[in-house]
Amino acid sequence: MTSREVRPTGVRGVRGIPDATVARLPVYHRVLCSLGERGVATVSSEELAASSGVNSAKLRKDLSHLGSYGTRGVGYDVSELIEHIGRSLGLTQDWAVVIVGVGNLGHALANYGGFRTRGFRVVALVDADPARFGEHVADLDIHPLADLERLVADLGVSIGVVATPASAAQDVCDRLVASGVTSILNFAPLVLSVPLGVGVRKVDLATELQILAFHEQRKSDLVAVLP
Amino acid sequence: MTSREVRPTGVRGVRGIPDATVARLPVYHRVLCSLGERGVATVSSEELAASSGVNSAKLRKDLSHLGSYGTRGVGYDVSELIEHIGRSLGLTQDWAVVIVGVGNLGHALANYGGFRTRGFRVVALVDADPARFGEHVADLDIHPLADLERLVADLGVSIGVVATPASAAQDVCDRLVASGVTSILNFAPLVLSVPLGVGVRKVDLATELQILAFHEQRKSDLVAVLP
DNA sequence: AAGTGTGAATTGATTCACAGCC
DNA sequence: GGCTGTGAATCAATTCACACTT
Repeated sequence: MTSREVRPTGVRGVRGIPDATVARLPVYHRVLCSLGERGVATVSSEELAASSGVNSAKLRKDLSHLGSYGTRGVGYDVSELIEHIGRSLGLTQDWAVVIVGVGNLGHALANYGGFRTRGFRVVALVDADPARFGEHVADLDIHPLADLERLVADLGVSIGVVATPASAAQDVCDRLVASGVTSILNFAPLVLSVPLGVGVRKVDLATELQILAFHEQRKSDLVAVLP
Repeated sequence: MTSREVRPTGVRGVRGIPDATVARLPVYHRVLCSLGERGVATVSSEELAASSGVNSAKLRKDLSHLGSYGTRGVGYDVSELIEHIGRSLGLTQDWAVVIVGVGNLGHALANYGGFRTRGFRVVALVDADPARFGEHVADLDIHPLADLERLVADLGVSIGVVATPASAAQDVCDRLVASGVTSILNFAPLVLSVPLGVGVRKVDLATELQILAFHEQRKSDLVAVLP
């Protein structure tokens, strides 16, 4: 799963939104945007919940943490709710992102359109392989690893994406942190250690498949046990 | 986060391993493998926990769900534990995987080495774009979408990876399910609906960044509030 | 009549703390 | 003496169910 263990025990920040809720807000936001594009003006908790893959009680409880933005008997105003969730998530700002490691995955990330439309701007690509310097990916040059600190400072990077092999990841992470980056998205298959106050999330493709395989296996076990 | 809502309420399968534990087992497994490669023969819960990014009480509780494989006063035998966790996760079998959608991301997934070494074998690539048929990626031909059902049946596919644009994802998912696939890893940014009994996990890159951004924002809020 | 917002109840996960074993 | 395994205690998340609003 994705790494948490980041917050000093039990503190529930200024705005007091539980972790589990924060993790679902982006989903609601996306569903709402797509409703908005289709011209839908209001939506009930039942409908929004169904499209988001949760039950309506959970949705209402989640939204209640942001404040009271629905109308009883009617539902939620789509664009108003997009606005509120977007603000809570910090989507109004634009976040500068650096991607370190431009292999297959880094390449895919650099080209991924979903970032740009959501307030994230990939401002630099960095790779250790000298053969790739100057190469052009997604309208960006690939810079040598040695430039990392300068790029972070000059471009005001606040989020670093680690898409290197496992062997390089901790070093890259340390350098990102030393340059002042305090949020890291890690695709390398190891647990990064970072000082307190730095946020890390991990996306691990093999892990996801293993979790699926576990449940898949459990299904066959069950069948094997039946009369 | 990743989609759950998959299990009929509260049922904790035959072997009774909690979800939260299952999600961490792959991490322990990976750390153990890397210890094993470095020749380490035994490890304490404290050490293993530290490398896995959890505390030792959680690790011991997690492992206790698999049975009692440690030695008091000593620790865990690395290779024995690898074996037991591997078996619990179904890593001893080999799982045939089809990847649908060979864009940047599908490409990266097809080439991702982490799968092969962990019991997953990518056996087919499928894409809707006729321009790509016959193209060769990671030692595999790209097949037309029309072949999907046949490929699943012929190659004994049990896990489908959806790496298509959102617009195509639900259709692809329906066809995977109709062909008998019961585990799906979804990279498309929407919630797939599937019949009961089909497992879905979602990896959403933009969502991960948004969660990071939320916490990042909260940090600045805090600073702004100080005297 | 329809549907939100929320206390109270429940279920699940984490942490504590220590008895038991090597 | 050191370290596992686990009940008991705590903390977090989910669900229930209904008062309240439009």
